[in-house]
Amino acid sequence: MLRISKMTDYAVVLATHLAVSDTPRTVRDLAGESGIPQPTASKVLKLLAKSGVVTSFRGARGGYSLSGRPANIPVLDVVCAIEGPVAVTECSSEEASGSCEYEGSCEVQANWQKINVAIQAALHRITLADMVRAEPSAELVVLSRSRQDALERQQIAVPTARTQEATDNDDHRADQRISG
Amino acid sequence: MLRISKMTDYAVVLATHLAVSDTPRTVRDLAGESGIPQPTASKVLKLLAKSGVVTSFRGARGGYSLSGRPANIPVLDVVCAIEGPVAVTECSSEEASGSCEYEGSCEVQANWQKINVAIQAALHRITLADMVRAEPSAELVVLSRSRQDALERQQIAVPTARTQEATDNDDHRADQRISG
DNA sequence: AGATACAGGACCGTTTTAGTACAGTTTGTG
DNA sequence: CACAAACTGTACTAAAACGGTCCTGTATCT
Repeated sequence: MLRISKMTDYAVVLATHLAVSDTPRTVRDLAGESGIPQPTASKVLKLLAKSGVVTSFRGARGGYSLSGRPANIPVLDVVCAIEGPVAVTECSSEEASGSCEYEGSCEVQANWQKINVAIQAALHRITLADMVRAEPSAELVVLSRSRQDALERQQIAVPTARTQEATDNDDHRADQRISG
Repeated sequence: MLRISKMTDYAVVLATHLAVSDTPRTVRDLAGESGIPQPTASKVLKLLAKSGVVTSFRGARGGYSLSGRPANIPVLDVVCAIEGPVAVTECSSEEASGSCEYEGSCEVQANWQKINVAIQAALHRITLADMVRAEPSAELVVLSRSRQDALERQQIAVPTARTQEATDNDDHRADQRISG
């Protein structure tokens, strides 16, 4: 869920590489050591520079360096640099006139903002400094609980024990694959 | 940033509609009152049923109803029902062999999980019951601060006052449009 | 039996994404 | 000064994902 684009992933990788050296690095170096194709790395770094996360130095002996201390740069900035400031739902981005006169839908839309805030807060707390120290936490399996909840819900569903054919999804989705 | 697909948006809308009535509703009804095209609504509801968020009743007088109390169904379940359990980064989904032998990248990848957990925790806290009561909170503007942080960072960047041409992005991205 | 309604795919046009390429500009160096 | 090294900006393309529709099958109620 909540797919973050590959470009954004690259951006975090590149920013992390910049975080561990204080002299400017060239695109070629960064691309080489991160395994990201050079033109693509260039594109990503250009975006990062445009939004001020990194600073660019042109000309011979130029390159990119972080615009600040890694501990002061939240991952949110990196993400926003690539994906733009668009919100989670579409109708919250434009004037949202016309299509959203269904009040039932739009009261939901108002609450998407709550979710939006929560997610962005989470991304704001984590900084690039946190990203460099790799600590593979073991409590990641928590994620897959939600699936289990769904199954437990099956038992206590509506009292009328009618068909309940939704129970047939035994484990053809056991590829939870979070532990990565 | 973090675009949630329109399908997922639909799913939350539909689930919210189901949350306010305890008798099963047909696709036609739900589609009609939510403004979602009927075939699309059907597709979404099928997915929700498959992952157990809603329960389906076939045949005449059939329909869909929530599989549990709205307060017990986190939005995370709805989102996962549509988008699947894939993680934020791509290389954390497969076995991630082969492409990820760059240790610099992969230590970052390990930390993406941290972000993943944070986001999913946020989505887990909010339930369908929260989505029903529409309370347009006014403190949403917090989001756009991150942009401002970036600008402030420009001032204190690397001490060597070289080119700093990244400062030229005055406000051609002032369309922060979060207030919705 | 017939109408109602969900299930499960197949299908298709459009948009987005990822990646590449190229011409231009800035800056250090010989 | 000329050249090379690097970034800047824009345009372009192939592939994948997304949004949406439709059709056939099956279950259930009347």
